[in-house]
Amino acid sequence: MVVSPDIYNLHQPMLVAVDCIIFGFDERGLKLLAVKRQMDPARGEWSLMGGFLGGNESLDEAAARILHQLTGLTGVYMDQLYAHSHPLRDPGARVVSVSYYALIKISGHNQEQAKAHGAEWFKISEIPPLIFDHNEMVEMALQLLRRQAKTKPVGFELLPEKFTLPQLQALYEAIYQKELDRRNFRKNIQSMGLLEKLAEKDKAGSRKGAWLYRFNIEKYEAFKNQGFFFNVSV
Amino acid sequence: MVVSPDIYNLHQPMLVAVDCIIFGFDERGLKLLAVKRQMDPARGEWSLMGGFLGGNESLDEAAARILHQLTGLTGVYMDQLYAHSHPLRDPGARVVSVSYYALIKISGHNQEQAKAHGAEWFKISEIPPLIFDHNEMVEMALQLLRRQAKTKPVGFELLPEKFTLPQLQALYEAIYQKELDRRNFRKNIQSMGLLEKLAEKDKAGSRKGAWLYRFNIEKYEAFKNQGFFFNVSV
DNA sequence: CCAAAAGTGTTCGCCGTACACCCATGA
DNA sequence: TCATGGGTGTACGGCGAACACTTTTGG
Repeated sequence: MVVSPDIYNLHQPMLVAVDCIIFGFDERGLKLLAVKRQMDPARGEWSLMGGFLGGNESLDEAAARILHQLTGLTGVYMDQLYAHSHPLRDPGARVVSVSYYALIKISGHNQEQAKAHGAEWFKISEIPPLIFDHNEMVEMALQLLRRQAKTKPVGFELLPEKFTLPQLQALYEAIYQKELDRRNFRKNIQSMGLLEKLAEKDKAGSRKGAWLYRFNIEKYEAFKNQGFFFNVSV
Repeated sequence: MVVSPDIYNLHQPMLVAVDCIIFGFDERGLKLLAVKRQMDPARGEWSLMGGFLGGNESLDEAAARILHQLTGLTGVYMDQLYAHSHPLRDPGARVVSVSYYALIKISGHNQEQAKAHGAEWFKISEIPPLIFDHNEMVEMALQLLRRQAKTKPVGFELLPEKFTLPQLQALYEAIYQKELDRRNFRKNIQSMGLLEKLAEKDKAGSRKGAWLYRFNIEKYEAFKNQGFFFNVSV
């Protein structure tokens, strides 16, 4: 494929992996999707979904491929997080792993496919010990999520298409582990003009029922490109 | 060194590189340190200082080693930026490069050593075309610098030990490419209690002379760990 | 009729922002 | 003495934060 000048040959090639920190959200809170590892070493332990970078793909492509393998989803919101490189981090070989974080709608993914990989959702507060440095990766991903929740409309990625304001507020409360004032929250969110009120109510959460909303996708895209400030104070 | 279960052998190892985006600051503005590349391909073109990740080091260690090779400095402020992975990004081989950004005091580095590597400082606004995807890396590093300047006392890393408030303000103006109000700037900075006024003036910039300050290192460390908000509005 | 969650406005204090004049000095 | 950059205080507006009562409806 390419010339390989001598200088390149003096150095040690190594495996490059991608690990995905997959977050979801439902009525019971913010959750992480982990899998039972199906290879040695550490077979049978809990792990992030991962894989190796192929010779003809970028890391973004690899991350999307790996997420798709597990969930059947495409076009998911993903961000590169960090390159983890301790020489002994993977006892099986010298592997540099680049972590990606993904936000998915729990209800939208292919559950059989996930189950076939031994995947399970864990509440953020109840994440089991994971292999290697995967718990660290999750911790970093949570920090990034908290940062991004202030400047990007992450709710768009984690909630179903139609959602209620109490749900949206619960999402922010789960991300920040902090109760928010209902009136201030509504004022802030609604002042952005991102939400469209629908003519339906969701009666699942209460007798009275809460109005359903959806995001206005054009405004969302405009915000995403122009930089952005999501007005939720924490 | 380690067992290599079969699964690992099915995947293609590749080179992992580190490239350093080195920023400095002097009276003429914010600057980038670039080198004339001394190997094929692209020998003789401008490039970031880089090198390959060794078998027994982490990326942080490699970045520190590479920075030290060029500048003689140790203990420098560095942050991992991004893993660049387009399959064809380096025409010499399949190389994933992890970029690091570094903030150094221009006056403190070993200038002969830098010259021996063909290094030169470029004003941020006059950066020449660099090899591969290095210009992109610089662009990302600038964005990170701008983000961090709001939440971390980056001035501490870029200014000499003793500096004046006009210098500090010029640094922020260079980072944000925006003029700041002198009175508001001073109020904000001084309200943080990070600065110690010295009994000397610097007469280099004006006839009247400006008071010299230094950072209070204990308060700086406390801030750095506890999270932080540098009150400069942009 | 009552429990449980949804919905709604106002007040206050602080912080960010705008703005203009005097000071010290070397040439 | 004057040109140049350094140093200082105040007033206003808007935003974040705190806070309590009414509405709906299924059981």
